[in-house]
Amino acid sequence: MCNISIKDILFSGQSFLWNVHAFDKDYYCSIIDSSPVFIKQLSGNEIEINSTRNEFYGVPLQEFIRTYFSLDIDTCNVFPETFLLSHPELWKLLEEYFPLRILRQDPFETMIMFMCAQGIGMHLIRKQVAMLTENYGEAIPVTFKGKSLVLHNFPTPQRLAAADPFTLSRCTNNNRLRAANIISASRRIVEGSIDLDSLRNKQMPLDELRLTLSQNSGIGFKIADCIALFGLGRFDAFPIDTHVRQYLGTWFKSAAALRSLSPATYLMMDAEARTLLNPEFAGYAGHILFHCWRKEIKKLRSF
DNA sequence: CCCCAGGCTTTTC
DNA sequence: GAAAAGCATGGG
Repeated sequence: MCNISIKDILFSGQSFLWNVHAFDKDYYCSIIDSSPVFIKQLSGNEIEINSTRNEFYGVPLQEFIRTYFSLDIDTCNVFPETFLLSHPELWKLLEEYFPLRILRQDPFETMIMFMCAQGIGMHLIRKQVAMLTENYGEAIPVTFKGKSLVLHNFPTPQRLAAADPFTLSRCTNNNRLRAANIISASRRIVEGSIDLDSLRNKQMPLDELRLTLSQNSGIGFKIADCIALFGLGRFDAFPIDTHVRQYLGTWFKSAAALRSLSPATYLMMDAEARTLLNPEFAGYAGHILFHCWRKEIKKLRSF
């Protein structure tokens, strides 16, 4: 399936819902569609999928996995051929990261996860998401490899919508505004004033999708693009955070990346990226660049 | 002590 | 309009 470790895919900062299995460190585990899924890296390029179910969301397991790991995408098309000619040295550094996969995750879970990701390190984001699931998610008893433990579903919109802001803020790094924003967005999901399924319509222009999502308090351009890329399968969405801004400046000599960050400069960098990358897969390529930048240049090993 | 972390909102010029 | 401050905590 991949020349890259499954850990790089699950822990590259696109999901905060996968964890090392509490009783067997060889397995990664997450609750998907209310059931546990276990994944183990085998020798070579093989992975072992362990689940008691043969369907998820009404889709046969193999087909679901194929979609979830975006195995339908030919990663050879992610970077344009001109990229090799214009950036040969960078291409060498990137090559081993080409097999990285973008996960097609649940849009609501993605929205809440990335609303937790504002100006703090990934370990704190992971901590917030874990606390949200433990405190507001449904308990799910799991038995695996002879061991039993209680995991938690991701909280439903209804549950988060009904939460008390101060209580919830314990799960959002004690940030009350973030807690209030998460509750507010969850309420809008319940009411139907945000319809994430309708935003899956690929006909909707990216600008319109980004503006729609960023209407919600607590969601700016960057988080809107993360929701689009990781939760709505919009591989053209290109989230620009502090790391992306850094590599745009360093690797691509972006002038906009050197200016102070604002909505205007965000859109300038977005436009620049689309001239460097295949616009259809700008975000897909962007995540490969992001992960490579963090590991190879910033030397970040633990997420 | 400082600055930086997958930013956004609010305030101030 | 753009720029700065405030939010919150952990790690280097």
